[in-house]
Amino acid sequence: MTESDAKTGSERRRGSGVKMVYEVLRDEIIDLTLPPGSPIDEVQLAERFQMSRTPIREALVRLAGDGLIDTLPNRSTMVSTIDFLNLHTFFDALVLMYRVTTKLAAQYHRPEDLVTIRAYQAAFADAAKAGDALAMIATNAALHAAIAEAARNPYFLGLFNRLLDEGRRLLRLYYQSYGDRLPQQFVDEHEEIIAAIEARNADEADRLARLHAEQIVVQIQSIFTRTERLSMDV
Amino acid sequence: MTESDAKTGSERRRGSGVKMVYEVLRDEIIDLTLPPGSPIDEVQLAERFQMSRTPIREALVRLAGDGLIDTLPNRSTMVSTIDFLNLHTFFDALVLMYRVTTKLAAQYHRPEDLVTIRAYQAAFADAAKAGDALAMIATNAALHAAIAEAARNPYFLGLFNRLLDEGRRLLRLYYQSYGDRLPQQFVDEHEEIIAAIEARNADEADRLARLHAEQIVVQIQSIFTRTERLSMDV
DNA sequence: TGCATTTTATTTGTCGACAAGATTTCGACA
DNA sequence: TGTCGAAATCTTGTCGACAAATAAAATGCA
Repeated sequence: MTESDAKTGSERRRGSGVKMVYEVLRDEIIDLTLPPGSPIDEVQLAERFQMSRTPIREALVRLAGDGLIDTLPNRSTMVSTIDFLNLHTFFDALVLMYRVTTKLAAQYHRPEDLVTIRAYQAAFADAAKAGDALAMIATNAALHAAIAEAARNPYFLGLFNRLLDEGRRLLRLYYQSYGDRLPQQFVDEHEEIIAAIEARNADEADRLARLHAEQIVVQIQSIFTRTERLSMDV
Repeated sequence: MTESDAKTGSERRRGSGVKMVYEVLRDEIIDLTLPPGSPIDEVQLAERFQMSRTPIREALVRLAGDGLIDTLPNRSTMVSTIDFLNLHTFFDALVLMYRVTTKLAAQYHRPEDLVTIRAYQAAFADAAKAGDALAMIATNAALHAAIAEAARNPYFLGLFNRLLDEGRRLLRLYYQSYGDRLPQQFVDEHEEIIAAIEARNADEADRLARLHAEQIVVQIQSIFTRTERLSMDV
């Protein structure tokens, strides 16, 4: 937060400003550098990125469209809070998107998709071996996003990416508790899923994705029940 | 297009400008007043709505987020085209959202939801009886959006509303062919679905929604095969 | 001291203008 | 007459400034 993002000296290309601001803020929201509820000040961001408020505002409008920030008209704007009371709706959507993207990937994937997928799976396995929970969260999301890309359905992909972003925020909140015996199980489940996709076995891919997703949901829920006495005032 | 939307004389409230522009353009895109591929000119819109380009641009950014317009950086922006080559991805998503929102509505609806749902069903029945295809398209979307509201899942609701909007554009393209014997069948199917929701029979609601959705998809596809020799250059 | 009201200050929404990028028009030359 | 390149035009992206709406502070009054 204290360091400057200003591109001192070098001229930016026209139109790259909003994209950069959007991506930087998006990353900071997802990795909780900007925790839920953080106030978003336009002039402060304008100073930080060394540009006028106009491109800043455009980036904020896009982030609001993604549901990552909430805007109170004429009042303040802040990073979206996490609605713990309705987490089940999130889990419902997440499980279904896990299933449908995996199933469709089994049907529509192309050979080159598997290269990308396997690369993320390897990265996930490394993170699991190293016990790096933050890397596991990021690579797990990237892996499933890659599978969703192979499913070739832009509608499901859009919703799924949004859910994966929200899931990353959720897991970061409690990543301390995320290093049990389960990582190796997740690696194995990923292997099975990828094998089913490669074999173009849609039903098996669906079945495995469902088990995997429900496994993850249970894991997240157990984290919450274990830590529910801690700070829920987010 | 020729008439003016300018609120001559009356002062607009601060912040209402973007909302109004967004909603007006959204409606015009959905009902094909602005057909796919139409160029969007910011200064022209600024003149039409009697405001500066800034709020116009904000509305356009939001519309782009909804996928209703496409923006070529530093170049033109236009109403999104309809991708006929990948319609199956749209149908896949539409059927699944029909199913899941109906099923969840059976589980989570409240008594007041049924009032709204039945009101739209009555409007749909009237439109079907009158043979008003345009009204049928609009009220059918409103009915299913109301069911999705009762499902109380914001993630599914967001995707579903987007799909319903796209479906309305699709049907308007060919609404001339939409007045066969099927309307009464749709009315009956709606009745069955609503009954299943009221009975909180989730499995039956899912089954009926699936049949209903696939019925509609087949109907749309048959329209396309009948008219495929006509203008596909949209 | 406590509450209501006015005043100040902060932040957002809007505006008009300018500049960069891209398209089109025009003209030179083969 | 056709093609390439330069000038003009048009559209978008960005800027600094102003105004409205809200929040905070200060003042008056009981």
